[in-house]
Amino acid sequence: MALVLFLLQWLEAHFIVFNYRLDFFIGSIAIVFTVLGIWLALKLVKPKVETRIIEKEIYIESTPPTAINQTEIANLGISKRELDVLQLMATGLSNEEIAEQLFISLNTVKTHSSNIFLKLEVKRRTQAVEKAKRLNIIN
Amino acid sequence: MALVLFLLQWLEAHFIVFNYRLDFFIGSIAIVFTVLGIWLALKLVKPKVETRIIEKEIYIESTPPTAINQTEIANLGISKRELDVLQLMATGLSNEEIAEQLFISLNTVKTHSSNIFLKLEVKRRTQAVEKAKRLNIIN
DNA sequence: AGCAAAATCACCCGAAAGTATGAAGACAAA
DNA sequence: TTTGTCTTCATACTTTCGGGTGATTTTGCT
Repeated sequence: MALVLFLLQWLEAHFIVFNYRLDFFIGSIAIVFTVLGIWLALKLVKPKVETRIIEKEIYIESTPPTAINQTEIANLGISKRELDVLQLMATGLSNEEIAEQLFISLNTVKTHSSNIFLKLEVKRRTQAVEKAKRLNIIN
Repeated sequence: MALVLFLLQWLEAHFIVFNYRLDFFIGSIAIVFTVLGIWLALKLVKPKVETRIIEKEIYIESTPPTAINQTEIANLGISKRELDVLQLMATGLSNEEIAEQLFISLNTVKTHSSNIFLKLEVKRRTQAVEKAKRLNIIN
């Protein structure tokens, strides 16, 4: 602002020189301040950012020698007992049968399977088994 | 530009009125064109494009080229439609969702799955999927 | 055309699965 | 010791599955 005021003073002081060329003078003012405006805008306004999201498809071959993916299990936060249930689930056993196998109650199996579904982000046991096999959580 | 020139003409035509207030006049010009500059900058500057690449993992069924066992399907007497249901069942869909996929009613899906269980000699859908995959009826 | 298998759908009912919530003991880590 | 996770179990409720039965329509084949 101080700079601008000084500039105005200077321009006025030299006005007589340019008096016979008022058009040119005003045009200069206009151009100078247009440039100033542009500069201000560019300098002070946050740059527009247009985010363009590109999904890059990465094909992952599930390891042929079907090694159980311990990392994935840890990532998903699946506990030992939940893994037990998941394993039996994959063989097609009912919750009741799983309970008998593991010597725990039906309710406990239900709790475990609910937690499994949450962690695997699925809705049904069939999906859980499908995803678990795909991720090599079970074999 | 034409607009700007016209504006200048108009301003000059009214110059006498503002003559005794040159400071004010110049200041006005300055402000107007500063604003014009700002507007131009905001309007014309291309937004920065920020490209964000998101890696989307796609898992590939790396199961060896196990050919689907048509003989087994025939032996078990599984029909085309039943195979359709079985296939969708293996992806973890509910009967309701299968019905939507195949444009048939829920009851029909139930009938098909019941028949599948009979022919595969299993009690549950999870077992059906497990056995079907084992027999290479589906992939 | 006529028959048989396949496909479609409906209704009922019980079983199984799944959700929500709460709670208590075990055990390891902070 | 406290904190947090895991495991266990329960109760109540909703949803989905599966079995049984019967019926109509389509379709393929002779």
